[in-house]
Amino acid sequence: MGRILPRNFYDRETEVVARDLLGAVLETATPHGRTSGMIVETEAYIGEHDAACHAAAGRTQRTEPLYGKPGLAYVYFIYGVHWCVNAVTRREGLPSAVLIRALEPLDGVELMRTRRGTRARDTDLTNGPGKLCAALGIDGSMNGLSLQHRPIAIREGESIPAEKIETTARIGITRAADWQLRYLVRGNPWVSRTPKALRNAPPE
DNA sequence: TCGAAGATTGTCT
DNA sequence: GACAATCTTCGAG
Repeated sequence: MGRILPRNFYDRETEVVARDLLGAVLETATPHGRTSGMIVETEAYIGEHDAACHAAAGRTQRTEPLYGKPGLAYVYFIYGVHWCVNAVTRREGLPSAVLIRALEPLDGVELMRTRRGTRARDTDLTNGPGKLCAALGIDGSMNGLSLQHRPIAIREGESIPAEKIETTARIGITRAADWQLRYLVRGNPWVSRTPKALRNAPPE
């Protein structure tokens, strides 16, 4: 098992952290057991000037973790149904975070299947932010926790070569939708499917 | 295989 | 009261 990523890993530009998190291993340990997966897709959300970032609404009770120290977990509830997990970063004074969008399952696949429902196919277990939270048992109780120890942590994993990393526009947002801040491992079967809306995204 | 629409609740205007 | 960093189901092609 790789070492747990140190706090200063997160204390860099958010885009760099988002790219470097590809290949790292997210793991959770609850009374039900241990589950882990390799991160294959991320998105960067950068400060109050980023209209798609929750911090654009300013410092509120909800966004409080974004203003905390790098290396914290920011977990929020969306659409009345799903949880999504972020790693808080720091780009000099900006409330920023990296959304974990997809994982390739490693340990505890059976437990993931139990939590997700037995009908889910292997590749449907963790290929989306809401899905991976369900599979790993992540919910609001983990909001604001450190990513350096149980019940939730991120470890050093594979190093992904630059030519395998693809950059696209972010998904599922309406504001600043053309910013190229989504990072994914090209060709990995667990990456969430790209909506058609991305087709007219400007290359730069 | 693809596109459209509903679910459901916390948060902010 | 509107809307959201999503997922699932359902119907058409």
